[in-house]
Amino acid sequence: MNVTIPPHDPDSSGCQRISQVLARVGEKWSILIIITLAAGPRRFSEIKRSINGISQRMLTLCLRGLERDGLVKRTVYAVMPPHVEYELTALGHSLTEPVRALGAWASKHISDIDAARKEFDARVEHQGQTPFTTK
Amino acid sequence: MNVTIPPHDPDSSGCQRISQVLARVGEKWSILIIITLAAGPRRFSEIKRSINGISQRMLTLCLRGLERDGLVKRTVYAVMPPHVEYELTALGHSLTEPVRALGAWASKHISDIDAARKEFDARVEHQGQTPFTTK
DNA sequence: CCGTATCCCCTTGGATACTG
DNA sequence: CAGTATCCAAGGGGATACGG
Repeated sequence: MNVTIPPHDPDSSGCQRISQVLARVGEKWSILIIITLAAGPRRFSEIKRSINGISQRMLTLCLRGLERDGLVKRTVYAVMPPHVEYELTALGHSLTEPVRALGAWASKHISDIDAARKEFDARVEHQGQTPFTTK
Repeated sequence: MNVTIPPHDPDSSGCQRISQVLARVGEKWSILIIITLAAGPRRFSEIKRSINGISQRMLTLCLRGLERDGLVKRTVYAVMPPHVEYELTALGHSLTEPVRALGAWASKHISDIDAARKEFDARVEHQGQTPFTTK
């Protein structure tokens, strides 16, 4: 059964732009931030606390990037002390669907991947056995 | 202090591993390689030619990574000159589904993102200050 | 043809200290 | 609290040359 083969042109401008989007999505923290905000609006330090290991700098940069792309909305309340809330825009929420699909795939196959890595590493260790799969 | 995040916990081990998978997917060239191979097996130089701008080094590295994760299968034909073919494994093919979902999302919303970027940049420049990174 | 090895730049990203 | 600014280490990634 042949799956529908979509326009395959990694070289075209279309795929290049998609690649840019994926670069943002693939950025180390972006996905985690989006997932966090998917549950509702959060303050800066709430996000920081909920994502283990992220530095202040990277949180700022990632949020700026997401805001720039129209995925996150930043709201400043002019009070003292400052109160800033971040929330997903409609666009940001729409991203959570394919992201969840990817997350579901990852959850489902993470064990396969781990097994493949172990096998690969073991095979490499035995460098005598060339992976020749002569047909 | 800690608001419960019931459905998704970015801090949990599960999401951490998913993040690893996404890191691979988000790597600059991986997606393009997978998309290329989704159309069928390809030789090394065929992949290189079909992806504009990729260096030999990065193609090798990415293919190794994908092979290690069990997403791509490498077959060497012991002939002269060497003939090596790469193809997606079943696991690799299953990845194309969520990836396509993401790609579809990107295609659909790329204009929104571009518009948001323009607006954001204009807003920033209007304030007379470069906040940080204007990539 | 299919890589591996080397050099090197440049970005990413952490740690820290400092403002409003 | 919510950032900015600065320094610095690690590694991603290009260019090139060479081996099988």
